[in-house]
Amino acid sequence: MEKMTIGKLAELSNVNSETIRYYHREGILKEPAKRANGYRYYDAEYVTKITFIKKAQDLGFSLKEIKEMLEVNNSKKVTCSLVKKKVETKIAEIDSKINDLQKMRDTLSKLSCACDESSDEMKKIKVMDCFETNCC
Amino acid sequence: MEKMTIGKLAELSNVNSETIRYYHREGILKEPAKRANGYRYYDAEYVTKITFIKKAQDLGFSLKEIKEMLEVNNSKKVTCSLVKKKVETKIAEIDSKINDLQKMRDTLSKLSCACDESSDEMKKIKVMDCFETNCC
DNA sequence: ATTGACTCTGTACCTAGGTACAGGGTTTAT
DNA sequence: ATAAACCCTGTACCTAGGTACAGAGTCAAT
Repeated sequence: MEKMTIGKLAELSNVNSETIRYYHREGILKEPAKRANGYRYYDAEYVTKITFIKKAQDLGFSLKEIKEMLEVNNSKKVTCSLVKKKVETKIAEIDSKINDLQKMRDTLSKLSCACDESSDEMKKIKVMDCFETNCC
Repeated sequence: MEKMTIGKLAELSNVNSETIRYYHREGILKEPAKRANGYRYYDAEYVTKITFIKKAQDLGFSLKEIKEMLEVNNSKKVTCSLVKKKVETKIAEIDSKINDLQKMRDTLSKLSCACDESSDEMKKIKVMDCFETNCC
């Protein structure tokens, strides 16, 4: 299995090398084994991990939350029922986010359509109203 | 129409009054008309706006992006075709986020199921793999 | 065997998004 | 009419998440 240095990993993951070192310091990414020269050498799995971190951040999760998600797989001492509980909680959060994104999407989509009709129609659709319960 | 002071607005919106003043400074929320005493008085629409800001932040949008989304409704000088273009771009971003959240959800869901079977099954499902193309 | 491009650790610095006063005025309840 | 609980502006401070050196070692190509 081919191993790479931090610079290569950074390039493949589209992040700064300093960011990777920062993740090590914060315990978000575990340090890979170092060779005699003191250099870190990474396998391809690290690209997957960093990609996950970056995507999760873009979805509004904090590094603390991301760390916890990654730990679901790592820690040996966690019981199955605990994993299940954490995972179910996270799924509920994700569903809520999907729901909110869907509402934003619907509102923007309506705005785009109203745009074809008249500026009067457009005025009726306000982006900020997308989370209104708006019950009749 | 009943107007409220900043403290009441903060309470109803679940944010700090200082946060609201910060949004004014940053131009994310426009200043309401002030009365003779110098106090800001807000109508209920501001609760909707702040709710939008907070939800959008939780979905991974920056204040800069949120400001732009809110401006789609506000600026008079923006043409319909420009609105359409901006809105369509935003919809594409939202779709991408929904897609990614769905992938995370699926992976977590599989992990939860594997949990019922065996710890061998569990080892196969890694949270971080959720964005892998994983083509057969 | 030397130059350029890497790597290391450690520390300092930066931006975004707030949060917390200080020093002063206003409002409301007693 | 006075205290508690607000509001104002302005400025300082804080946390999260990086980013950028400095000073020193390493590696790869010439």
